[in-house]
Amino acid sequence: MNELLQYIHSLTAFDTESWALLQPALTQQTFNKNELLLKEGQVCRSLFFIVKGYCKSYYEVDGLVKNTGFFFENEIATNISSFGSGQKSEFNIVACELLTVIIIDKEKLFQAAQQAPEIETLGRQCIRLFATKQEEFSNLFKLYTPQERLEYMETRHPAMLQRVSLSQLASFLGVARETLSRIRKRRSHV
Amino acid sequence: MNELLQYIHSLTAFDTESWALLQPALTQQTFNKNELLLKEGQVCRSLFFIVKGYCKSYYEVDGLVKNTGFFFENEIATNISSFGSGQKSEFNIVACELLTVIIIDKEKLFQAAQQAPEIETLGRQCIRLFATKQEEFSNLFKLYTPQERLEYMETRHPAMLQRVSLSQLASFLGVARETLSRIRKRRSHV
DNA sequence: TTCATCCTGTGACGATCGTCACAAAAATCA
DNA sequence: TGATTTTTGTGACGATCGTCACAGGATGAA
Repeated sequence: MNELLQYIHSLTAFDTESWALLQPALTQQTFNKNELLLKEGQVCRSLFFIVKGYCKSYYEVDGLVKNTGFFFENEIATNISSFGSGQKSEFNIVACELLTVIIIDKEKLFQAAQQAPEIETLGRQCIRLFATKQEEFSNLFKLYTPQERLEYMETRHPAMLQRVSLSQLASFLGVARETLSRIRKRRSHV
Repeated sequence: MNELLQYIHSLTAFDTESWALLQPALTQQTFNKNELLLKEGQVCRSLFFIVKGYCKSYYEVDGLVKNTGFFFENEIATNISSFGSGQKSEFNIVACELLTVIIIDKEKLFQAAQQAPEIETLGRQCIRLFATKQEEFSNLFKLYTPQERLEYMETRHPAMLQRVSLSQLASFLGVARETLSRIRKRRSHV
């Protein structure tokens, strides 16, 4: 739980009383590789704070897997749209390795937030971080070519490149696996 | 101001006391076409609630304009990243028509939020909507081809198509203006 | 109305991409 | 270790895209 507390402190002032109030909303859990945290069609009722390992969100379109996000240690994975609106999720979240998370239950989180404005603020900050990340990756596609997108990930998110395979990354960058291969080749032969 | 109040009621329970507390944070203002609401390099200290007209966010990369978002009536335009973190904005927001907005000042909003948890909740909901919108458009690029992206906009955001020119939309969809022209042509000759 | 500006369509051409296919390399597991 | 699976590289080929160029149409201001 210590990782979560540090994460919270990095986002907002938080006293021991708020931390105590938050406890009922928290459950630690592990997922095996390829195990689903959230399944398409379900309503997302949790935030998943990642202690160890990583997971990804993906759509299945015409039987094909399309990765839309990767989430690593000290980040929160969730379907912000489903979590906020209560509507069914259109995508899945799956563990890519053995994964340890702290599950934050929505209903109990809201109950705690009513008793401590610090918790409400925390919730707002979490969503803000999430929105910022979405914005960053959304703009990748509008501003850059596939090659520039790869270079952006290499310079700005090197840790991700080291843990995610080329095939997985290709889907996330919206190009074919072979394209990333060829971009590498083109660059090395300059 | 009535439009804003309706918008707020659609997001959260809000009593007259909270509404009164919020007033000092609000200023109505108009912008002429091509006038900037937010300039690259500035820190974004406002939420812009759009009463009438529309605006867009855009980057300037190598002297070229790249549109990243369009914002219409009863939506909030802002740079969520800059607004939240206090860092300089990397993009501009500009009025595309004569624009009437209610400017919500960040500092005064936070002061009001400390006195009424309803306002804190409102802020969280606004950010949530913003994140949801970002997520939607971010996934457009990972899931669909240019033709499918255009079709998505036509079916899910027809109002936007009616108000934004093809050239402007092309930039937003991450393709050349001519490509959208040809997609239209290809479809009509089936 | 007239002029200037903006927007859209279209042809040509080279570059890049997606797909299919297969081989090599790396990782995983028994 | 050896076998199996996963991942990556690469060639071929057709489709699509970006760029450049120019023409016509729409829009708006004088």
